[in-house]
Amino acid sequence: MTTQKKAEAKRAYLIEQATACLAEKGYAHVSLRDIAKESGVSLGILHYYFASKEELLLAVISSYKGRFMEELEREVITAPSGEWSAALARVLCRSLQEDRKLHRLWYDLQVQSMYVPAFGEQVKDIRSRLHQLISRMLVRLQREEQYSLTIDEDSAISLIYSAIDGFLFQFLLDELQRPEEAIARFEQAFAHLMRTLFSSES
Amino acid sequence: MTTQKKAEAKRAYLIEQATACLAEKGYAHVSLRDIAKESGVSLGILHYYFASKEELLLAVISSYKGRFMEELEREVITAPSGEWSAALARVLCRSLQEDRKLHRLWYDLQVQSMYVPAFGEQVKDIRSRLHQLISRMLVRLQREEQYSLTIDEDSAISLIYSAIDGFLFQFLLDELQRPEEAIARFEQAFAHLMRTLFSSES
DNA sequence: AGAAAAACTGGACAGTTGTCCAAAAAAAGA
DNA sequence: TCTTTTTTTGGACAACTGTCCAGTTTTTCT
Repeated sequence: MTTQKKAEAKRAYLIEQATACLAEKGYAHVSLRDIAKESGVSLGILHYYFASKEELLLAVISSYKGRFMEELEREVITAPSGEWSAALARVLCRSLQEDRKLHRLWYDLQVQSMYVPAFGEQVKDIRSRLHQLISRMLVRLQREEQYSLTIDEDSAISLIYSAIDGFLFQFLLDELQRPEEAIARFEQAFAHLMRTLFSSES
Repeated sequence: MTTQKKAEAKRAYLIEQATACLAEKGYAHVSLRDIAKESGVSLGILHYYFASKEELLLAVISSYKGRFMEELEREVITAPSGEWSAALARVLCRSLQEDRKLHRLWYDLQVQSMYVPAFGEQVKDIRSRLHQLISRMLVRLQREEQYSLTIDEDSAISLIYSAIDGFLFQFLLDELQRPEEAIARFEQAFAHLMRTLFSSES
């Protein structure tokens, strides 16, 4: 393994640990010392691999984008026609159970991006990639199921995105207060959301 | 003015200033010294009126609830039948323009409530009050316009809430990157959202 | 007026934060 | 092997944080 590869691997490892720390304690309450301790390295190392705390956090966002988006795109794009929304529901349910804290972190970082301009770019990238995903689904829907829009495509995409994203956010908030059967409620309600979104448009 | 009234007024003033500070810099980046300076008082005063930083922040959330909810309830509940969603759109548009940073703060605090249990209660209160508002609108809709639900009321409320709230959140994020005509886009898209929500259910 | 209570000040305090660096340790190349 | 480069350490540093309090000022009440 070349020395550069090794450095990149360590960088990736640190990003991973930082992500875990961040997901656990949130942007406002995490420190470089937390991350260093969690990673089992000294504080100085973090500044050796990342110029500043901000750069480390940017790397965290960027890496998160890669991981989650790839799964989402793979599952949803390759789903058989008609199984489309079911596939989406399945992926989201699994992800909400296993990576609940990562989703929470995603909303945390989105909010922070409204205060810290440097985060804005990264967050924008992820959001536009999600928009593209919805766009591709819409195109398929129109082609394979004679689905037609009553408004321009951009508005439709924004609408669908808002609804789904808002739904995830409310789920996370709800789960804190009523953890019992939260996933089951989500599954049922999400199905209805999809029906609402994709029947009135036809 | 009795001494107690005066104390309450000062308390209210400090809460107001703290809210402004918080709205400007965000939960993660605001300090008691910021708030004291902004309020034109010394640091010690904050501890005289509020036992801790947490108590001050709780008071901020609680006060926010009062202000925004009252306007929302007044405008929407008293709107003439049929003008219902238009009234809601009007209130939201105005509020998004004038109190943009307050709305941003609301999402910040919601996210923080997922990390800081003490905030959970306050946030839950506001959310359930918003749910009640939607519930009342639905009841009116069913009575005055023979509107009927295809699912149980709780699910419908959650769905509507998620959609509207998600929509506001996306608007705030969008506005950062594309400030031009953001309000106009919001107005149009919101109208369509309401149509989507309240026609497929009939 | 004087006494009691409330409001307010400025700074001390211990702890934490991000940043930085001289020097040691480890790895790589000669 | 010895030299050079890369990696790692542990701690110093100044700035900032929430908390607290001994006094001072202001207000209120008798």
